[in-house]
Amino acid sequence: MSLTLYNTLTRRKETFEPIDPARVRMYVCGPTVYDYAHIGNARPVIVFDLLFRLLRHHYGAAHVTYARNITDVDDKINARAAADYPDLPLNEAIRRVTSATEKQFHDDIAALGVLPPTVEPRATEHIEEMKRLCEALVTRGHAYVAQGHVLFDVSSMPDYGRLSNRSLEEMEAGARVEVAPYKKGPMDFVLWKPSKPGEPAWPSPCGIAEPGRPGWHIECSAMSEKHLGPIFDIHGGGIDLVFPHHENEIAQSRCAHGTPVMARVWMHNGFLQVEGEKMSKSLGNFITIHELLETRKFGASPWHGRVVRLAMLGTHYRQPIDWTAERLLQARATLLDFADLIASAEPAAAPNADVIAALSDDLNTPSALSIVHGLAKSARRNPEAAGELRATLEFMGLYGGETRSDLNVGVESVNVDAAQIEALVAARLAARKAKDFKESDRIRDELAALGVSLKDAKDPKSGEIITTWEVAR
RNA sequence: GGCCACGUGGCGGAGUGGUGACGCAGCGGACUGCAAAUCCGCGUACCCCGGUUCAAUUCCGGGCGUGGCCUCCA
Repeated sequence: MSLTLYNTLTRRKETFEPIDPARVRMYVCGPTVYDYAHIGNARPVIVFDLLFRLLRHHYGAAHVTYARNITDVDDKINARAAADYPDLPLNEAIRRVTSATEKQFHDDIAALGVLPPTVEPRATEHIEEMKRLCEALVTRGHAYVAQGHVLFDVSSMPDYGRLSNRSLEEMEAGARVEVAPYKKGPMDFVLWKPSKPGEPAWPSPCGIAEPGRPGWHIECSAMSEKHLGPIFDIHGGGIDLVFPHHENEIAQSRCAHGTPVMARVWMHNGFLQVEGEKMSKSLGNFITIHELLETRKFGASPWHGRVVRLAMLGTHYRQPIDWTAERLLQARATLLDFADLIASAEPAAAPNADVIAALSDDLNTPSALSIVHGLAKSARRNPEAAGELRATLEFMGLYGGETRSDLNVGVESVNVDAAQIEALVAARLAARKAKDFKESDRIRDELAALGVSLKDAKDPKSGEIITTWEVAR
C-alpha cells in the first residue's frame, strides 16, 4: 500500500518513497524549553507522532528514525531564568528552567499518547557540530564574519526562498525591520552571535576571538545532519516555521553540504485558534497543555489526554483548527462510547486496513475516524470487530486502557454506595415483576436523582430482564 | 504594503466536474409497561459575483470574510 504525503516544497501530494526503506528518517522541530507548552505546540507533536506510528507500520518499527529536538539555548530562556532565579548565577538558573520545562513537556505529551521519538537531541549538546557548519559555510563562500557574528549570505544561494515561495526582491520590498549595519544584505541571517557577559557562551568559530552562541536556525541543521544525515526523508513542523526558520535551515544545510535538497518532503501543520480568536496572552485565551489536562481553566473541566488527542485529530492536519470546549466535549463523548465497547475485547493483531489506507492518504484522520465509527457500530454486535476497533484505536494512540471514569476526569460525580444502588435496582426489578410500575418508576427517579442511570436488557436465552446501571455524571 | 492559506447542513468535518462521507445535536419509527440503551429511517450544505463546461460546491478570474508569514510564536 502506498503512502501519499503533501509536500510544501512542491505544493502537492506525492507518493512517499524513502531514500532507504530500511532507515526512514524524519525530523520535527521540537519545543524551546522556557515555559509550559501550549495547545498550539501540541498539534505538531500529535500529528507527527501519528505519522511516526504510520511509518513504523509501513516500514517496520526498527526501520524508522524520528528525531525531535529540544531547544535549550535561546534568549527567551535566558530572560526567563534571570526573572525566576535572580539570585543564582545565570547558567545555573538556565539549567533549572530548561530541565524543569523539559520534564513538564515530556509529562504533558505522554498524557497525549505521544510515543518518545527515536532520538531527542538538545541544542547545547551539538555546539561543536554547529560551529563546524559555520566554518564550512564560510569556507564555501556562503557566510561571512562581521563584528563577532557569523552571517549567512543569502545572495550566495540562487534559489533561496523556494520553500516559502518568495523571492529575495519580494522579501526586501516587504521588510519592515531595521537592518543591522554589519549585514551585507538585508535578508542575511545570524549563524553565530557574540554573547553578553553572563550569558551562555562557547568559544566562537571562524577565528572570532570573543565567545558567542548559536543563532536560532543553525541547531536544526546541525542536529538533523548528525542524527539523520545531510539528506533525509521528512522534515515537519508548524506552518509558521516555513519562513524564516525552515527556509534558513535549508539554506544552511544545502550550502554547507553542497546538496540539492535537505529533506525530500517538507510537511507543515495548520495553525490553531482558540474559540475563534488568535491565541495570545493579552486576549486571555492562552491555554497550555498542562492547564487543559490538570485544571478547569478551559471548558470548566480538566480533559483526559486521549480526549485532547482525539479533538486534535478530528481535523485534517493541514486545515486551520478552532480549539473549542465543544469539540472536547464531543471527543469525550466519542471516547466514552468506544471505551464501553472495547473494555473487554481482545485486541486484534493489526489495525483496520481501511483506516491505514485513509491515514496513508496524507494523514486523512477525519476519513479514518469515519471508518472507526463504522467499526464501533459492528463492535456492538461482534466481538471480533470490537477487537479490531481496539487495535485500531491503540494504533492511533487513542486508547491505552482508559475506563469511563478515567476519561471523565474531574467531571463532578456523585459518590455512590454500590450496595445501596444494587439494593434499589433489585427492589425496582421486583416491583416490575409485580407490575407495580408506579413503584418501579419511583425507584428509577430516586436513582436518577442520585446520578445513576439504568439500562434494561433481556437475556437472549432466558428472556429474563437484566438491569445494568452507571453513574451518569 | 508584499506573499500564502482557509470559507461545506444547527455544530464539527471529509470529499468530489455529474447518484448529498462520517460524528454530535434534532425529528420519525421499532423495541419497552413507560423510559434509557440499541436498531431502522429522515437533511433540496457547499461565502458572493462573473467565466470555462452539456454539467461547478469541485476548474479559472474578481470580490468579501477569517487567519498565517514578512519581527528567532507550532
